Amino acid sequence: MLSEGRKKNRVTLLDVARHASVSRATASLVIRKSPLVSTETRAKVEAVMQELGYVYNMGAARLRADRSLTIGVVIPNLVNPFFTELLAGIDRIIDAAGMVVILVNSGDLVARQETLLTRMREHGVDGIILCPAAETEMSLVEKMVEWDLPLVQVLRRVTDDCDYAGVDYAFGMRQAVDHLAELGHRDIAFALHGPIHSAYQERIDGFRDAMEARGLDPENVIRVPHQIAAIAEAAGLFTEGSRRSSAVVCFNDVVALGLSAGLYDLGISIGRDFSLVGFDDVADAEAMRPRLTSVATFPEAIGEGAAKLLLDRLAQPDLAPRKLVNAPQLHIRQSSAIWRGSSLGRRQESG
Amino acid sequence: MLSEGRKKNRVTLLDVARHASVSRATASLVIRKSPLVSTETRAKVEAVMQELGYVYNMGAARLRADRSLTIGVVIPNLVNPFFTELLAGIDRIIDAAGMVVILVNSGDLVARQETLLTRMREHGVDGIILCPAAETEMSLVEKMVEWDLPLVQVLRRVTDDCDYAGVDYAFGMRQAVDHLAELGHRDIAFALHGPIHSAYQERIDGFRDAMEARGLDPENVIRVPHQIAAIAEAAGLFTEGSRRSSAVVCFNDVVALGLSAGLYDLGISIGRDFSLVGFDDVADAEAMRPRLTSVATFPEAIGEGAAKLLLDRLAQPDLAPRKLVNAPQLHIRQSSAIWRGSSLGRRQESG
DNA sequence: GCGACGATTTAGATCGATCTAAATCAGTTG
DNA sequence: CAACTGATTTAGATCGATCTAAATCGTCGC
Repeated sequence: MLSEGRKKNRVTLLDVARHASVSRATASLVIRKSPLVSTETRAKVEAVMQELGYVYNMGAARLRADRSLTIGVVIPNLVNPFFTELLAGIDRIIDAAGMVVILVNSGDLVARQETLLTRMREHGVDGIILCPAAETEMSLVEKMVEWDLPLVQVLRRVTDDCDYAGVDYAFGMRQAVDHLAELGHRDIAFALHGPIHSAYQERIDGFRDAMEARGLDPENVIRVPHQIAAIAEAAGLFTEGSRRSSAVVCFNDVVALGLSAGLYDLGISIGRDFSLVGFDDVADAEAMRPRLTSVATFPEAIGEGAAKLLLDRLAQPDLAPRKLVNAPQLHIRQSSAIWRGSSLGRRQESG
Repeated sequence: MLSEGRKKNRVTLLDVARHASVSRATASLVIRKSPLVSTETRAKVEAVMQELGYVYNMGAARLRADRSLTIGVVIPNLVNPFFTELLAGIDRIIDAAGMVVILVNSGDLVARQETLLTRMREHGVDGIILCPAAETEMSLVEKMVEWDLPLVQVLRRVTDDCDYAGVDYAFGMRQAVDHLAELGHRDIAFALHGPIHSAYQERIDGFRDAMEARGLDPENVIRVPHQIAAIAEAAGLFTEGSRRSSAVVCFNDVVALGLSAGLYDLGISIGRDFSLVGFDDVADAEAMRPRLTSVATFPEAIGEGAAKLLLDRLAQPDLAPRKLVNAPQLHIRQSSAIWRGSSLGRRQESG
């Protein structure tokens, strides 16, 4: 009923053309702001479009012109604030280019990711920004190249034969470790969690290299649970047992927030008895008390970078693959402090 | 170059039909899983599609069938975790229905919202889920009804002539106020911020009604800044001056987080000297220390509800407008506690 | 053996814009 | 005044699927 109505009284380009006494082709040129039409004709046609309430039909245009002004964004997780900020950055650039974002959530599952990518392809997106799910095969990306579907990897990468926008995690880790080492800490742990992917690996490697460079133990790496409530319960891993730490570098701010809660529960004062450094510096970091020292990775800027890479590639498909690697920046606040000796009963080591 | 390639070797339904020695029409029926085709023909066609690597072209289908399997979601803010969870709920349902979400961010600006809605319409979305920007006119929604574009309002509403999925804010406020009153608090403030819209008004009204029902001052309503760092600085508004409160109900968890930080900075112990109740109960609430008492509004469930309303309406456009109003639920944790008298030097009142 | 009937299949028009190649027009030029 | 510009405009084919209405096929009853 309604849809019949919608269909019936839809005003098309042909209607516009007739009312303006020009051809469909001319009307089309007006829409596309071609310089070919004369100013008077343009004005006339535009007036008629206004008058009739003409609505451009992207779908029809897309079919003929093989372009949809639509891009697909695949992220593994919607509720992590990091991805949200990334998305905000992507949206800003894509929107400014007059395009829209089709958003899907892979849940970090490769099978699901594959389904979703096929669906985007069916929908005719012009390109895709993908944060590959953990364990994504290189062949996936190769397949997409074969499809001629412009692709930008973001935050994680599975191949170098394709654009990538991400973070220099190693540099971030070095800043975190150096900061703690300069405060006098020697027993520094790395707390990580989550699925394993390139960004995960780069952070571990970065931590180990930085520790080694300082002559500290690079193997003090501890996995914590994924759920934030469970992370809090795991705080004891760092403060009890034979291997106690006086400082922890966290995989991201979510881990930092969880450990912060857990240390609070254990009665340990962060920024006095224990130092904590987060990673990513999402908005909440500054709202924590004590304020969280964190390595800022500027997710919004990365999103913008990824979107720009994609727009460039759409304009010039033959460009060589490019990398955009952002330098992170340590923000020192209250959660990290000078080492005050074995206030936790930490065992003393020689050297 | 590449796009020529893409276009040239695209395999269409006609190719499939030829290879399978059937007509285009039959192949189309196979795709759409029509019961009209025989099992053998179906198998044959499907085999050919597989073999040729056929990719369905939604765009072409959409043009003819006037349906896009696409819905638009307009939200005012991407980085508020509340909206993110809402979005996750919407995505789950829409995805399960085989459709995709086109996401845009209005930034809570009416002008921008209007542009975006037009754009969605041009893109041919089948329907829209809209959280109206503050100060949205009723006429906007009426216009969309005129366009025959199925619409669901979510969280905020500007008219009753259109589906709506939201929260019973008044009930949530009553739970929060009752809880604090039962703990012995009498000087209870409401801390709010942000742009003014229906959800804002419903919360204020709910607070006032609940306070009045308890014989408490309904006018103790204080606006705090929008930026989270600035909220912290505003904490003194509740603890200093002539009008001191012993407990605060917050507009949402973001305000609660900010105030919590500010109170910490003032050396006030939350859950002992002062009680704080959040609103929304986003994931972070349980990670705060002390754990935040908060009124859970289940954003993900609301998102699911909104998406279901929209799917129903797509199926039956003539349905009367429906409302889905979720009952929120108070989660009592550590940030609210029994009133201990004037530990803040609170002035004593008679009655 | 013929018309009827249910089950399958199909030709051809159609959705609404874009593209190509050619037509039209006003103004110059020799 | 015919030929030649450059600037505008246009007819008609086209993108790839869907829809309508009609054709085909095998079988069954009489």
